[in-house]
Amino acid sequence: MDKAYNPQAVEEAIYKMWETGGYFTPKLIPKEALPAGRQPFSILLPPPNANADLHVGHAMYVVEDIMIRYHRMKGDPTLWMPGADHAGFETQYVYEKHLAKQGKSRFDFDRETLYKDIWNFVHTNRGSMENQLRRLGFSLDWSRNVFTLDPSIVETVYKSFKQLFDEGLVYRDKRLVNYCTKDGTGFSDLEVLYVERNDPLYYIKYGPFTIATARPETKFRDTALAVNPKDKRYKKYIGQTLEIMGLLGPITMTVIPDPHVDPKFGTGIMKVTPAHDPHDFELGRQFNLPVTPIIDFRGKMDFSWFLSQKDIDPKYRARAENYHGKKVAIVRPLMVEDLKADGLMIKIDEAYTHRIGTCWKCGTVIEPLPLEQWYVKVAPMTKKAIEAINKKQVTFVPKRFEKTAKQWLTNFHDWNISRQNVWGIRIPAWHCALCAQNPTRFAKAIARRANTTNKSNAQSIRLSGWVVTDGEKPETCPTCGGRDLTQDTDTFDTWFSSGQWPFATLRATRDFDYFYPTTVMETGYDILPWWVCRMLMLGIHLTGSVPFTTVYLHGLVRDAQGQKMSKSKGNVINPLKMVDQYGADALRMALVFGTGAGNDQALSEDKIRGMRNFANKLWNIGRFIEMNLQISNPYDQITIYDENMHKMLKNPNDKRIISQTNMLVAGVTKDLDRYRFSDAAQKIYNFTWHTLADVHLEKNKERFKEGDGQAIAVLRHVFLTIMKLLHPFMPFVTEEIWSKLPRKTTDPLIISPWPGN
RNA sequence: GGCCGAUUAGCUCAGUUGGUUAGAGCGCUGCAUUCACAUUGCAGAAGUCGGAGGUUCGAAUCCUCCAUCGGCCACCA
Repeated sequence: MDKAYNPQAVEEAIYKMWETGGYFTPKLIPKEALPAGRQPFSILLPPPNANADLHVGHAMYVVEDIMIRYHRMKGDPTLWMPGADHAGFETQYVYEKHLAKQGKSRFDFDRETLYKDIWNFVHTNRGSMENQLRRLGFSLDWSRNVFTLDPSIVETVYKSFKQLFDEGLVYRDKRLVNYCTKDGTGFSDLEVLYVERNDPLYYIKYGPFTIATARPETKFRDTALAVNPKDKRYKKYIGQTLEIMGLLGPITMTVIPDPHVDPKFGTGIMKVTPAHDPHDFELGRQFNLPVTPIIDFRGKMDFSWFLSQKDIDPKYRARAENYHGKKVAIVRPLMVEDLKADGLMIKIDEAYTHRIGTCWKCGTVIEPLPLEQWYVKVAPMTKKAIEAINKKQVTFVPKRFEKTAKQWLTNFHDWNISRQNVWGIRIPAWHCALCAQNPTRFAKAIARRANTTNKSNAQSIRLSGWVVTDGEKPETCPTCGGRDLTQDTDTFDTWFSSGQWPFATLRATRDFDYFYPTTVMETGYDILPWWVCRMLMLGIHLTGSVPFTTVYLHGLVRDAQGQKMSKSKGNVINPLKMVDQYGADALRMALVFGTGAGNDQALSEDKIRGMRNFANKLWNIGRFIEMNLQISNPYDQITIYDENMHKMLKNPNDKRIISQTNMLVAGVTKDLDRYRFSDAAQKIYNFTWHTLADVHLEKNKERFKEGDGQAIAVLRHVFLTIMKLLHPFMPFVTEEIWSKLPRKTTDPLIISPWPGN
């Protein structure tokens, strides 16, 4: 054995040995044939983006590898399934940047070409992410590798959508969507990132009133004024229709009551713009106000409704033309000047701060815009998910996230699953041109079928000519027989498909019966609402059972000072670079050691170096044993420790270390069963270094040198036991040392039985 | 405004059924180098466990209040 452990020299070969040896693939012994106490154990790797390199956060999946390797050694049929995510919008975003570098944009291509190009782009890059997972030593069953766009996955997603549609849990509605005008797509509520911002609050004269607004540009399409019904100042105006002078001439609008209006804010009067504010939109539905947009999907002001009118005052025409087609941010100051010129600007409060929705990806201000989209009615599903949590069908580690999850599930609004992206699973819904063109005919069809049809048809009729299938294009419209059917151009929110990941993947690999529900879902707490809650609600609803029985959440990996890692700060730790430099085991151990579940952690290179030193310490204990075995006789029976030897031990040092080892085994096993990985790691570390090496080994050196067979046998037994306990944490160095020391079996460490059974 | 977390040695953090002199990693100080390992060993310094009350035979741990710092959520136009 070399003087120092050199991970670079051995890790690749060891991983290859594991992988080609088939050790990652579980043996599906029938459950009734399993030994007592053994049961299937499974984890699905949260699929990383197929197109991107791993970041250090992904290395936290080491927690999963620890559980997987532990259960594999215990003899449970153990599955860790790898996967890759097409990451719809995110990948398209990256690809568009890639196109921009070539001076192109996505609009230079037709849909099919663009999809194919992105497909190729992703598949060129995909292998690197998977190899990085191998570099980290993750014992994933690559024979079951799945991709979110695999036909079998897509098939399940189609079927689920159809089922939800048939059950009336999917519907189409035109309402305000969180729209990014730069990226050209809508988002669900979860994807809007709210940021604190300082904007002027404008006080504008509105007929007899003054209103305060941060968005003066929408005033052209105000359709009402709202006041609190309890506000004595304005109570008398409720129900009145007023003519109000605006920048483009007079507008008439009604004063409506709204208990949400805060009399203390601004002047206590709120202008209502149903087309551009979610709350106003709701008021619009309540009071039958028209939805009249003035901002288009590119974020530009659209005055065509005004300019198309006849006999417009030239002054107003000039104004409208000046604003028309310009971005909101440009028009706002122009308007402010015009308001001042007309004497309508009362005052401007520059110190106004509020929270504004931005695109989580590009930072553009999100515009609420009226758009027809597919929605999932979540209430029936979230209710079941909450019940499952209450009944402890699923438990959380740490426990506090149970409350968080329930809060999320309670507060979910209906979920917009339509995205205006190309890269994704296209929604299997077709629109009938005939039904759309001929509402009368459509209405007759409704009347004719109203009493006789099944639920499914009734639903499709309600959706004015939309036909949903489980993937195939329908030949004719079931309502009117029309043949002019066009598929929705939108794709699913990736979370809609990944929310079905547990049963979609296990069906794809035909493991559903054996491994569903999976045992543990391990991921970062930051995607609890996006992913974990969605999997719970969709999984329970669509399969009748929770998709996993334990949720373990880890925290974010931050830099040495606890700062969030970011490219701009330059404090990003590249996990692969750390693996190159210190070995995968060092990085793995550093991420687990001293880290509480669900808590963010500060990771420093010093810490990784410290764990590299620990690997070297192990190596040298191994080396010491190997050298002493050569002095005595490595194949002498007495050097093979067995349980019966315990009774024969004469030397108190040997007795003590054996007893300490047994306590260690018990402690580590208990910690692992309780998901206390840090505790287990620290126990092994301290025992190895400070009990075994510093004390036992030093005190008994003379005995080893003299070739005391019993002393050496005990030492080796203790050390090999440590190798087993530590293998889930530091698989490479333990496997390598294991291979260097003579032992009873030729099996690799990865499948050697867990001690203490 | 609501919810959740954090506050323990210079730094980063463990400390889950409340129990003897409070722990780790890194850093620091002194000594040691043909001995498995300097990616080392030995010795050591260093904490009134954020503050104030309370419960208890006993509190870093449970309760109340306060302070500071974070995170997440919410339709203040």
